[in-house]
Amino acid sequence: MQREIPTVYSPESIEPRWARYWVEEKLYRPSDAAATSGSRFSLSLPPPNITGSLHMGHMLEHTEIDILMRWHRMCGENVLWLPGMDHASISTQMIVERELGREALPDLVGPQARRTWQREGQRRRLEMGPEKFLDRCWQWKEQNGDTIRRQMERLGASVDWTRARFTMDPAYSRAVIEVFVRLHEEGLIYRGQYIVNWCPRCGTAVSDLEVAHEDRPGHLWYIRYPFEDGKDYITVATTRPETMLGDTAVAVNPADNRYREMIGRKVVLPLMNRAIPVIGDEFVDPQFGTGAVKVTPAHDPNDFAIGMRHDLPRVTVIDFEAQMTREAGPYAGLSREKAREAVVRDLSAAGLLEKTEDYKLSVSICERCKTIVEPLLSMQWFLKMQPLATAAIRAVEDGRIRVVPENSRKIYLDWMYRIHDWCISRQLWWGHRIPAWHCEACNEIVVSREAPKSCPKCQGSALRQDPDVLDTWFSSGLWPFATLGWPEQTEDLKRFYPNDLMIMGFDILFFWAARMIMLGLKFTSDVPFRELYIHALVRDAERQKMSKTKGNVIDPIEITEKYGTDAVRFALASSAAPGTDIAFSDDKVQSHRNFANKIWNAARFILMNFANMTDPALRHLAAALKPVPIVGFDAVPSRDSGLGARGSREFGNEELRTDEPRTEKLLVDHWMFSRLADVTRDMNESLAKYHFHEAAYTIYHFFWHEFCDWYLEWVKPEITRPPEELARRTKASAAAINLARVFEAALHLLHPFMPFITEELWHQLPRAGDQRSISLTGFALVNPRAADPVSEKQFETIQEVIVAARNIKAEMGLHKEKPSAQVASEDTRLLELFRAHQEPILRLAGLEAMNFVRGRLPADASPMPLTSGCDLRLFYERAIEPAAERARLEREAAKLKQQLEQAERQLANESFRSRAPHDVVAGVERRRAELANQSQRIAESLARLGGSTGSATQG
RNA sequence: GGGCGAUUAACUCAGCGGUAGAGUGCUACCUUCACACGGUAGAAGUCAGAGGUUCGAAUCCUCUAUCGCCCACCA
Repeated sequence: MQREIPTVYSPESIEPRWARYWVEEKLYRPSDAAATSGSRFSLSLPPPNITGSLHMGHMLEHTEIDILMRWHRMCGENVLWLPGMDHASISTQMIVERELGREALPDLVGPQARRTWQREGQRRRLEMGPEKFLDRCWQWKEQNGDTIRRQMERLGASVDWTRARFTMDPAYSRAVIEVFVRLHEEGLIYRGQYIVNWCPRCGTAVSDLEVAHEDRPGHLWYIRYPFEDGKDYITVATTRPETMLGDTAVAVNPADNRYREMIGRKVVLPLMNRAIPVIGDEFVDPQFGTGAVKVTPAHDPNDFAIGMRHDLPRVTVIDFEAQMTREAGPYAGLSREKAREAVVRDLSAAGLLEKTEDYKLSVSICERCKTIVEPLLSMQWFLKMQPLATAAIRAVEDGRIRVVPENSRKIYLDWMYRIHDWCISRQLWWGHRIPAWHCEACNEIVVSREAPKSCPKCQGSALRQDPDVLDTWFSSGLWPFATLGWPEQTEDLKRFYPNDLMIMGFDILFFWAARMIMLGLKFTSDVPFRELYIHALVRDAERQKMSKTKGNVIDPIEITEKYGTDAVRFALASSAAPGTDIAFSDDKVQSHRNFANKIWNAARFILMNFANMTDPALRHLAAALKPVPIVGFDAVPSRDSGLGARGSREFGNEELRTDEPRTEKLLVDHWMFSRLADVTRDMNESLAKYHFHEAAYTIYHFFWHEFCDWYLEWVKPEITRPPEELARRTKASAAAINLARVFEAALHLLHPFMPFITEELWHQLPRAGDQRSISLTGFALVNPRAADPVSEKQFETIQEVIVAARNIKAEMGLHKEKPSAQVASEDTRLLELFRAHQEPILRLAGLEAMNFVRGRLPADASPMPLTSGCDLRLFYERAIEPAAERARLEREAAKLKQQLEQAERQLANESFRSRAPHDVVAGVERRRAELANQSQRIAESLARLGGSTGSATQG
């Protein structure tokens, strides 16, 4: 009559079903404003880019967030986890271009294909024009956004889909424009011609953060610039000789005696035959190169600054395609690389190349396409950072925003102190258009929320909107408040802002966190989030970064389909120690798949026995198993006991169900409930510190090695009795009730980590409640303060006897055979404890019988002394090899001796006694006493064994 | 040029002042009516090296070595 449940857990048979269910039931919408007075917990998902599908980094991030969200929800808080996606301006534009290229040239293969598609796609984009191209981008967004959404659903993210946002939603875009206009009105946004990082391949300016640096071997060329009078020359050193074509000065340090006299004189720029001045500027380092530097204001940020100070002309010799301009004279039209070769060749021919040295230089490359970035003079929009950064620094310094781990906080602050203005315009099409209009008649620029009808200056009606779009991070910087309806003062904004927590990877700390903090403080007068947790990176088994080119990418969906979402989540969580990157591997997931299987089978065992409950004789038992209405998140009374930094409630803070019929508890139940309390408390503490690995390990160990290995085994005979017997025996029915409670509690503790299997099993428990999901039930099972150290100690004593007996058995070579045991102790209460639990001890240790001796064992016995103060001895019909017996005792004695000596050494040390804390000294004293006692008894045992032929056994 | 992290059992990693831990792997035994994706027992570590602080150091400090990361407008 047992229910059919497969022995091997197959996650694929339940996970997709629950994933759908959670979304369709809209389970994770926070309850209505009217219904809640208690605390809330809000977090906005870092919006994935619509450029691709989710990778393991996302899965780690979503898993960590989901664990915390489910946990807070089960603590009775009103939780909002708001999802969404980012339009990812430049990334998306590039991908859509590549798609266009792929369509045009479908037959290409190999590593070159990507680059060719990109080039072709870019050409086709320009050909088709903005309107058609943006249509393609929107199509891409629809498709990919949907993929990402399905993936998140499959991974069990408990987000509120009804509040999903996209950074280019109309309402969101209005917020972006609002922010731009206000910043402009305040003079924080300005437009100007400055040196920017220009990617010639992407055809746009990029910010400092989007530029990567790479050390590459290069050269330092020493070039002679002859003075006008032809009598002398000055030698400059450069790594970029082609830029000399745009030089407008040579600079030396005014304090440098070698050159002081030359300041004010003019040299002739070689190849160009242009006279340029020698100037003095503090910036020049006399130690470097020759101490004289060529100045190219149009192509180097430092030179630009020097040029500003000395009012030098700016000669642009390299254009936006990285080709030489007309200003480059004979070199016009050459690429920058070809121009370099030609310039070096010509200088050499002219005898002006003094020497060439090998030199390791740091090259700036475009983060996205790896093209060498060209510092170019260009008209762009900038955001002044200083005023915004000041507030953002203060918020972190005074703790209004807590950054975890501490290390990230320092890095954030360092960066903030040295912040530069932010170039926010991009020469791209996909993104938020800059709300500025240029008057074609008078060149006036109008920044406005709406397209102006006419030019306010000349009344002209020919106005053209600025073609540029905003850096994608400008809009994502508004994420925590723009998603809640800002600038309207919406109900959501009032209820869920500031967010309680933000979680992201280190790689976007500056890109995103810093900008959110600055813009949040600026526009809401409040921090965007109270805490910022920086998670680790997921690497492959060899600790390599996962990347497509290396081919070591693990796809979350693939591995999820192979082992189950729960297993992958648990594997990630159990490796997620703050500040440490995760080496992720199949093996790790496999071992947690095994854990899921263990849970499944424990449940299978329990549920098979609960199938009995349909028997009319057991109706009272079934009734007792039905949970009392579990406290849902709407109904939890507010409570001020603290969890973590902000005093939210604790998981499992409710009293043990007191309104149910009292059930008798065995020692094992007391032990189990006490452990449950310990575990609950430990998990609360770990999760409050973002120690996911600790919390995961705690519940893993509890479930497997305490609940399954000991508790379940211990109560097995009680709960597997036939119904009629179960009905008669109160002890058995109490065991069943207690087991059901512990199991349900364990499911709750596991749920944030393994939402699918726990949801499934929870629904299979006999129950009357109408709760729709375990995740919506408060945790009303265990009080973490209900620990019971006395019961724990007693149970541990019994465990010690059982383990020791198994150990001796194994060493005696007795496997299926059942020896008998003798336990001797002076402590009658100890013997009483064992006698009272004789049945499970014999069963779990695999013993035939047991007898108890008060005092010492007879002289011919050589027992095993245990820490709890008793001597254990096993005997079996055939003789035990005395040599083996002695070996074991001697080994034990040696170990004890070593430990004892250490304790004695410590206690003999006068300064230890006087300086160490009292409890530590007392602890060591206690330990020494125990060790001495045990050593003594072991010595006696050895003495009884006598010489090597001594017989210590009896039939 | 600055800054940071890592080095602990064969492998992957926890622990970060008070008796060295886990998972995987390994050895022996067990197909006992939840689970062999299992059970029981076990072997396995000068906690990179050298100094120092401390009653006490894997844990704190200094240096060294090896590996890795981030930031940086030194031509």
